[in-house]
Amino acid sequence: MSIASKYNPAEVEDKWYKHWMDQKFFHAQVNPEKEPYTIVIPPPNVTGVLHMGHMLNNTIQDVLIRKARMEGKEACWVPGTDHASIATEAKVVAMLREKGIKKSEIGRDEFMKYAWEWKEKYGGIILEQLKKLGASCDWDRTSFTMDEGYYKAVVQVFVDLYRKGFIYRDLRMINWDCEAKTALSNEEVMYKEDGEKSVLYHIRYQIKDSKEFVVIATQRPETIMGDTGIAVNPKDPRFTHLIGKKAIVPFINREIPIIADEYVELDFGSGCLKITPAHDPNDYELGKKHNLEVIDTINLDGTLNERCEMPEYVGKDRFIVRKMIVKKMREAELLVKEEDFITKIGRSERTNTVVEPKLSLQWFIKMKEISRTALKAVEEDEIQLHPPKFKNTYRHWMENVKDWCISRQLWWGHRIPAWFLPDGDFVVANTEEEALKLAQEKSPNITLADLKQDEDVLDTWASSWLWPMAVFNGFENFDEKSGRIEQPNAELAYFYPTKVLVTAPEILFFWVARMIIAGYEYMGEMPFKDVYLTGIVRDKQGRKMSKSLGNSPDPIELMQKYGADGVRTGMLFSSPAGNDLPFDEKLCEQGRNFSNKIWNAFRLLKGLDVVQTPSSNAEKVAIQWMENRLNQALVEIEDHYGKYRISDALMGTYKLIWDDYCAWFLEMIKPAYGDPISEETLNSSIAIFEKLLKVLHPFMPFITEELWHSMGTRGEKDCIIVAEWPKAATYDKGIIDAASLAFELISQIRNIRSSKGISPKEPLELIIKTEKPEAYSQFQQLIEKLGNLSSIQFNGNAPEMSFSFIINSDECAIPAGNNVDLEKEKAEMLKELEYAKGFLDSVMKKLGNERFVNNAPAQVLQNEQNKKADAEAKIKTLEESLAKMG
RNA sequence: GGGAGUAUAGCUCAGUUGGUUUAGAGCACCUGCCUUACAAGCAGGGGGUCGUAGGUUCGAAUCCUACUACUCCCACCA
Repeated sequence: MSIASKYNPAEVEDKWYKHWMDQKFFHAQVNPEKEPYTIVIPPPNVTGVLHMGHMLNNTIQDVLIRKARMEGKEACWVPGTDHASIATEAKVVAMLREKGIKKSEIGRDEFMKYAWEWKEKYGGIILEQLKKLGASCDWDRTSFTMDEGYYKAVVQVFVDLYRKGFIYRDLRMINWDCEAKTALSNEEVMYKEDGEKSVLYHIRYQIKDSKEFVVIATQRPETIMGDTGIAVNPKDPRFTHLIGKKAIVPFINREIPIIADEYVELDFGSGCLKITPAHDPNDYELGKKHNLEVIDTINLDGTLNERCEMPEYVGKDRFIVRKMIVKKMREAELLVKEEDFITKIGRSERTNTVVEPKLSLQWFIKMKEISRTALKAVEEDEIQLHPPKFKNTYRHWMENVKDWCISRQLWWGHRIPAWFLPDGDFVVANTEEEALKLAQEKSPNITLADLKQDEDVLDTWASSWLWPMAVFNGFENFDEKSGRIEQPNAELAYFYPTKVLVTAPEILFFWVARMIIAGYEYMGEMPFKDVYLTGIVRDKQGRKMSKSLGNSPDPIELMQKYGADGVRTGMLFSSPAGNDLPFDEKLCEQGRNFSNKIWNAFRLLKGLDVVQTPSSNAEKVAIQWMENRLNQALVEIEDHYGKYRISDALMGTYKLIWDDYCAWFLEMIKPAYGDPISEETLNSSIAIFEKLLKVLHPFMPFITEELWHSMGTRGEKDCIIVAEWPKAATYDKGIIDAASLAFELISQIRNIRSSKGISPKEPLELIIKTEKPEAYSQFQQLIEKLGNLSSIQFNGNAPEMSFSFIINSDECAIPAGNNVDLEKEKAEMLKELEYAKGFLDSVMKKLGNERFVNNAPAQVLQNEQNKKADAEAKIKTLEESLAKMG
């Protein structure tokens, strides 16, 4: 038989993925006999393409879900996508623009047709890419946040929250995107890290009925026409005499009061602050406090309107007006100073335009009360965050939670279920018919034609916060009276709460916290037990991977190059929960090398000739050790999984296979070249190998499935993906320790060979001076085999010319024969002697300390005394040998 | 400005309630090997005064204090 010496993933991956799909192994259903294990995917945006962040995130989910499936749980991983209202709308608008179509010209219904078309075309790309990764999602359950039932659920929740009094409409200072013409949540406003260059203009305002001026400093001179006050600090002696007087706004000659407020900093700018309540959140608050007029001079598209009282500026963009007015001021000698200034300007995450603070009527959710249970749940560890450091962040946010602006001036999304009556009043209802009924209660003659539905849609997160319930159609049983899902349908009752949510810490508040809030509000129960927060995938230089930097590798290409298994393990090798992952292709290479290692272990097992004999004693010991070692490793690996230490679980598996199985075990049982292997030994070795494949399967699903089937003939349903997870049995620590001692000894022998230039092929003798020869007896034959020893002699006399070393306080010697270089030997021994003396010194210092001797526990003391004895013995032999050498 | 976190080998990280050698792993590095499972490999090796300064203790990477550096989150000065 000839098997390629290199594993070729391309040949097997698609084959097995298709097989798993055909056999419906990913599909989960209500099954009272089994414990459910549910994960809902963080739904990627329909605009997205697979990036490295998704790779990391979904690999972790797949590892967890595959392990659960093998453990006999009903493993359900629900995939889906998020409609991502602003991101998608921006893409569709851009696409239409290329076709020469303007959104405003085609109207809402027509636009939505294009948007849906766009979603159908591109929305599924990312899910298809996840299949290449091996993601074992239940594709029959693929959900979308604007599916019919989901849409209905979002509306129901809006109506319910309105009825419960959690939703209100208010005039607020919000972040306005002048390009997308929509409000943005605080979370959608980005700030450049180092700020942006700006100019602080110092402008003179004349005091009314006086020759005096005040100088105010502003970055936004174009807003002065909206000024309705000037504030100074009451403690500022420069200005106390002005408080209560009036100042005059340049050009438009409006008289505005000078007021005193602690808010004004004494040492910033000129110490004098102009108040423009319509165009700055702080000014708005100040204005409210001091009852100042609000004059909104900027249109929704960022141009100035007639309220600015300067006809030449009307209809011009705010930044153009800034330039114009600065010039005008300069000419009028009103500009005292222009100061360069670094400021953090907010920009829209989606359109990158400078965000305009704007007063606007928006819908809000009151957050304080509704989030109380959600705060407590994490606080008291009912829901656990991994790593736990995020608990603090969570608490801090939840305790200071602000009301949530949920309306967006967009079309793509869930339209707000509020209908306006001609008189400006409104009703909130699930459907138009219901709305009409409610409206008629207010005004009996009203008809459907009189009602006008709110044009706005909801913030994306106001739909995705229902995800863990909505993907199981949970809201079909929504009870309007109690405002809860009182009688969950069978699916929701079974799969909810989900087990773990795997997501990025950036959306802890956007999404995770809000899902927890919604879960308790509508199910009265947490949406998930654990939250695993991944890190950010960065490049080697520590930069975040981003499209604009072009530093993100294409995951699909990576998988073609290293195999999906290689990339999966590459992602996981060094990414503990919550830590950023500095990505390096080398990691994938390591993953690929690992697959190749396993492939070759299989080649060895498959390539051996078999003879019908029982195992030799040495082979029996090897098998016994490997089985015990496997059980020990299973306990360790299970512990890592339990703590969501996925990297550690992988490393444990990696070392178990590479070091213990391949490097030690296979070398132990491998027959001499050309010799056959005992059938019994081979069968045991294969049985162990298959167990190892199972343990590895969650990490490397493809190669393990391929090898599972290559080991022998298996039916199409006998797949490793559904094989039983090996349970850890108790293990005998004695044989593991005996093996460790043997390995240490073998390493020392190899070390001697390597440093003395003795070929591995030359058999050597070994003499061990020990009080406990039985410690070596179990592994004696294996030590001889792996160390290539002709004999091991206990407590015999070593010739003078020997290489010696110490194992476990036992002195070992290898007769040097003619392999000796006296000078070199002497130098090495001197070095060793020095080290031993230094070591003894440190031990003696400890033992000479009376307080240590009196206070340390007996065990610790005994240890130190043993160390002393060892060191002394070593020094003695070294000195003797050196004396003999002259 | 408020809050949180981190600092251990070249890199990424372990180090469980202070106590088994003068601190471990993977990768990287160096040396020697094309030893018929695997050069995508084998064998061996070097490398850290555990961020700095104090303190507690018989004993500190581990506990305490201060400092320094970096990271993240929140708020944000016109």
